[in-house]
Amino acid sequence: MSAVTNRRVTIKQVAKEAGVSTQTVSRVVNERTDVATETRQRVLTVIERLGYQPNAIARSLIQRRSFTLGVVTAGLDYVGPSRTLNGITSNAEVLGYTLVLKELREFSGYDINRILDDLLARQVDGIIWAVTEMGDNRDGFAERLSTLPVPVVFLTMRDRPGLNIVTVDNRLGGRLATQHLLDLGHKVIGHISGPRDWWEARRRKQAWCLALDEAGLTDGDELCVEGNWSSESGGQAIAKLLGRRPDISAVFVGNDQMALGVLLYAHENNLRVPQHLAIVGFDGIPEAEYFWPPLATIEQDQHELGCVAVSELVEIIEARNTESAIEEPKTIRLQPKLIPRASSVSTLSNNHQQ
Amino acid sequence: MSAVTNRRVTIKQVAKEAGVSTQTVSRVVNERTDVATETRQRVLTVIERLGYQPNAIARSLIQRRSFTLGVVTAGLDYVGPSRTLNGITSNAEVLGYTLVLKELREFSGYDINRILDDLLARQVDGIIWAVTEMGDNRDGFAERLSTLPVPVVFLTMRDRPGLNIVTVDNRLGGRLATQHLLDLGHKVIGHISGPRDWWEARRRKQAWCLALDEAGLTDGDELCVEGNWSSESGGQAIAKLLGRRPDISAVFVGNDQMALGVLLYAHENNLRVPQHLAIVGFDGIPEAEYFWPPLATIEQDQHELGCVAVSELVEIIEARNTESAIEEPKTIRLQPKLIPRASSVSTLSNNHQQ
DNA sequence: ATGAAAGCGCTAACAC
DNA sequence: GTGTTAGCGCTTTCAT
Repeated sequence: MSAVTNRRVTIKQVAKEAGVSTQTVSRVVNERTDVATETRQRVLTVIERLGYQPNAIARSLIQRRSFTLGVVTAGLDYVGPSRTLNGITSNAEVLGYTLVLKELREFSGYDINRILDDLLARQVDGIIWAVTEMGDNRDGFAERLSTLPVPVVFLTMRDRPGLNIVTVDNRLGGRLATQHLLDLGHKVIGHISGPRDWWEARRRKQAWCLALDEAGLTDGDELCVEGNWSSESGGQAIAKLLGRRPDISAVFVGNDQMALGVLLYAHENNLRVPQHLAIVGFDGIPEAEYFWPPLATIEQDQHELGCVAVSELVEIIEARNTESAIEEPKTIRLQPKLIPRASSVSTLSNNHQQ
Repeated sequence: MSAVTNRRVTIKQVAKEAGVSTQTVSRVVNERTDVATETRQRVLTVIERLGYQPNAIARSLIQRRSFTLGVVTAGLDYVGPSRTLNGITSNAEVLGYTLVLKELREFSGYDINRILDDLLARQVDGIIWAVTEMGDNRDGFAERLSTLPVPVVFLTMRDRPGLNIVTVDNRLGGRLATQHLLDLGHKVIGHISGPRDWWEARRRKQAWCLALDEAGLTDGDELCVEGNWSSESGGQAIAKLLGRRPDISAVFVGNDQMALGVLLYAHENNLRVPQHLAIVGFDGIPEAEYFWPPLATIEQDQHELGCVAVSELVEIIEARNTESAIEEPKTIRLQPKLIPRASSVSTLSNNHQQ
């Protein structure tokens, strides 16, 4: 059934055993039609007997095509990035590509060129840059990108002409959250944002600002405190916020973890949610549904994000190969959606606060 | 600075430009000492100018060594597996190996041989099988393993002679949790287990059984209900358990998500935690600290699990290469630890629930 | 210190 | 239908 030796079986050995040329074996393996049925059968038998397995590396070398995608990620110990990777792996599998994975230790401050060179040395057919935009971690791409021999798809970053980008629409998410609270009748709505050097955090905050503006409720920066995505920072932020403005009746929190910190603060201070403080988070982590009370949130489909990125990248790769006109780079924006739950809407009496 | 063409630069072009043989370029690239300083300088200049990048694939082909590790994982959308992958990536980076990643859609029922063949075709130097043991998903390895040309390290599975295994000691974890509750004076301690076809779930349950036995508190299976790791199943399980045995005063829950479901049930039914029901979870997810009340749990270092797996695998690979005696396969067991919090010990919390 | 030749395992291109 | 030749980009071996 399978090989008995530890040395890998090559096409030559198969050819010799079957009494044909390596070419013929190659044809059989690649399911070409121009092989006599009888010959094919004989070769297949030998392949089976020796446990022959074509060497994908040798194949890549001559075909200048590895059917391999490079994936650069960061923060796999967080829910978002790992779900995205999940989407990437499943779609890559479907489309017949293997993944080479690089994880950055930090979200910024690394050497982009080293990473790219590493991936390119391995002859990947394309690259998915799945690290979220923050600080200046997109600098240095501009110069390099034009000379790259393979296409790159970026995840979660702001529009830049000439780049392929797939991202969740954070503006829309922030608007949905804020509008939801406005619709519930809240007049003083605070915001706990993620770190300001994160692009996603800024977009969510902007949307909150804008929605308040439009409702004629502008209050300046007094109503916003910056957290660092952690539950701990969420608790600290809400304390600060309520210290400043005790009249806050609702808060849009930049992610579910910080919202969890807000919930804990509320419990410890006998603040009833949502009667005294309505809360909407962001992300849609599975646990949120079981928080006490269950947390209203903006759900973003990070799995889908990864899937779409792979589809896009593969499409570009195949287009290049068939010499068809190169597509214009574009930005794809996925739509998050509001999940109302008991932390925003009192379940006992509809839309009732206080 | 970097290449101007889209065609990748080869060693030949560099050689030609520098007026030397490809040999010499190879020597320079591989930092051999037997090159005249002057020649080296000239070659380096050309390399820089053309943006030459050695083709790792061609190198692998001739060296029969890819410096690549195959990683097979499943359930990346869960915290555990993604943290483990996080550990794997970081240590692989340190040790100079690139990762080829395969994610299985299911935890069992796939074709092991297809996955292995795929990885082997890509000439990986070793494989980390990071899929947790469940059902019969370890069947089919036995026959295949002996003929594999590369070593394999398995994660999270029971002892099997002849295999390299790295795992968290679930027995110890279960014991720590149960003993903690016993020490607090509880006499009727329930258990909500993970699905019985998961090896980890069975071990945790066994440890709970054993600890009760030793304390002379055996109650048979009446005190255990099986969940499916989800928060929802945790809520259902505790309802069932308390329906059967209202005298239960403490419960050891198989993971933190299910424990969250138990907490929600407690809130909804005005059960005070830990006064009416003490709870200990398992995993140590970061959110647990901010649950209400904060959840006592057994922390397992899944990141470390991945790190150790890589170290082991690389050690085996290098040992084989230097022809030194092949090490005996062994099992490495990492120790989880108890994190007591307000869900088990009331003195840690000065607040009341509403 | 440097180069020439051979070959890793495979397939493209062309013969017959 | 099938075999022969050549070569992908690199390193190994052996000359010089």
